[in-house]
Amino acid sequence: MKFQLRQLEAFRATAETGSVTQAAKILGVSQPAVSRLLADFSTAVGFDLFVRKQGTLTPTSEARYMLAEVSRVFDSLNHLEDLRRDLKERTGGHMRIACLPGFATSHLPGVLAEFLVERPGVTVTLEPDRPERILEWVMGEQYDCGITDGFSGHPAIERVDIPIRTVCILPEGHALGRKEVITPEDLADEKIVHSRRNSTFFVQLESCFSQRGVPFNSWIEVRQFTAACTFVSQGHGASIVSALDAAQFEGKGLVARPFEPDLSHDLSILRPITGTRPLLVLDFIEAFVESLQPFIHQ
Amino acid sequence: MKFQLRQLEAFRATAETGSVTQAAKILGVSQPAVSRLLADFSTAVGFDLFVRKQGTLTPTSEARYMLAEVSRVFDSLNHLEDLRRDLKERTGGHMRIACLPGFATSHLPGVLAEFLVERPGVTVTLEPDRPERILEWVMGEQYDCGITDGFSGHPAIERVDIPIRTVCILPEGHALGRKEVITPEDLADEKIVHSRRNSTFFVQLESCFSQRGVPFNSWIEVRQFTAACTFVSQGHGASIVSALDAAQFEGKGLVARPFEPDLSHDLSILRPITGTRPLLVLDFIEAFVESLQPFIHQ
DNA sequence: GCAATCCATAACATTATGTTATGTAATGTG
DNA sequence: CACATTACATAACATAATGTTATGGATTGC
Repeated sequence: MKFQLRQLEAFRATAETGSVTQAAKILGVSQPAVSRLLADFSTAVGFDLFVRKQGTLTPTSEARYMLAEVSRVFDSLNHLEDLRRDLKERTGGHMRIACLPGFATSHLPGVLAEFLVERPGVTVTLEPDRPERILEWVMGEQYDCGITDGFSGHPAIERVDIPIRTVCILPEGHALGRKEVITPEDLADEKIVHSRRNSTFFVQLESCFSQRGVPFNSWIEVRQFTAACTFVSQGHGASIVSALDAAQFEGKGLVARPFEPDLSHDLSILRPITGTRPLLVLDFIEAFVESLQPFIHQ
Repeated sequence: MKFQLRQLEAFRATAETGSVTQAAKILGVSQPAVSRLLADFSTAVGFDLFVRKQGTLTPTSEARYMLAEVSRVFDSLNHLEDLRRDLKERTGGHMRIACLPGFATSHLPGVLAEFLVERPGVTVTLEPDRPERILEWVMGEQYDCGITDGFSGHPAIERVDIPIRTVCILPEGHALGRKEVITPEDLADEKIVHSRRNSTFFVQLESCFSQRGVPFNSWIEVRQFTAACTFVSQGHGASIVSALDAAQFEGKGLVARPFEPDLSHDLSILRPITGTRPLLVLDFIEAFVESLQPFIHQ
């Protein structure tokens, strides 16, 4: 048989109150409406649910068995409503984020924690990995979004690019620390810790030096700006890194100064073109982008 | 929000097939009917459930979360339908039967077993006790029905009386075993095992003897006919018991012969006047009465 | 004995869900 | 590349479920 929710509501209210009149009040309809719903329901189930005794209705024992099961139906509907509300208010669900390794231990956790505190029903998978893997996962929709850098584009990916300011970092107490702005000329005699040679950022940086006829003293190539920061904070070399990473090391063995010319390091937030647009994930991306405002390159 | 089952059905069918047209076929309605139900549902929940891609609908991630919970709703409705069917076909439910102690170990278990084999969803509480307790429990609706004897009536109880034939039982090989019918005169020199002196049946039995001027040689008073049967089957005395109990001992150390005058022993099936009339219990009572037909006193 | 209360039913109204018809967009095929 | 086919959305109308008020019968309370 095909149940009608309204009939189940009328049945439950009547069985629990022992009164059609009370049930009508609870359901916000007239008494004859409940009477009709009950009669229709009894016909549909194929047996009596109530007997009339001393003017009022008494549930049959069959009705009592049904009531327990009907209550479970409403329990499951209540769970559905809870989920609906969580989804509508974006306070529930799961999102999978792939990011560069440095992100999993620096700026991102703080942003995520703040985001999640306001959304008790939300859970997250945060997976650090190489840019190639991030791209692969996002394209295959194994992850809802990826946070990477140096992204050159892909037809299956939609992106949000965020140009992050870069700064020159020097060991604390370094003579150049007295200058307000560092130029390539200033670094002519310094050993440079820099990102991968084939990265977009590196090409731009080296170009600055060569355009000005200043030698670029390559010392150590690193994969992550955080590694460069670690070297410099231990008193070795100089580096041009994103202000985001530098901020994590502020007051920890290094100083940061604006670098001229003013380069930006492009972060990219990736989303698959295919697949859906989970509102929750869009909310998170917005929050993440907002958290980067202090580091935005003008 | 207030869910509509039909909308949930349309949603689930569409999410599972990926097609409004397929969902319409599954639900047995036209395609625009499903389209409308989905639109109404999406408006009601407050977020998009499907996106149109390459001409067909793709569930959003919110929809996928909802689908799991909607499936649970339908699971609970399926359980409700199973219960409804069991109750309608009286193949499910629970009944509580109070009976005289002898019944719990004799005729009744066989009848119950046969009744329950055909009704896998039915469970039973079978509680043996004294007639006074049986009456009390049934009146208080702690038990659905009681099987007792010598019941003199009560305003709060409705009853079905079943007169059971009685027979004279003698140890196997007894000289009187050669007779077709036993009379009080035949028992003038026999020790009699009999029921409680204050029971209706005993009064009737003793009256038979005294009316004929035959001495009644009282030997042992017992509470249950089964106890009397046990004594006689071990070669001691004679007794007049219900044919029901005697049948259990047939070929086990005793023989049974009709007793003249023809007395009956009244069993009573009790039901509370108040409370409901569980169809299952009424079915059982009918089956039980039917099982007693071979022992009915004409 | 009458008033109040509870429930069932009738007649009519409203809303949810159904239909057919039609339009738009995307895909497949010759 | 043009046309046929398929999928989905919307309009207009029809049907069924659920709502209303009015009313009657039965029971209870004063």
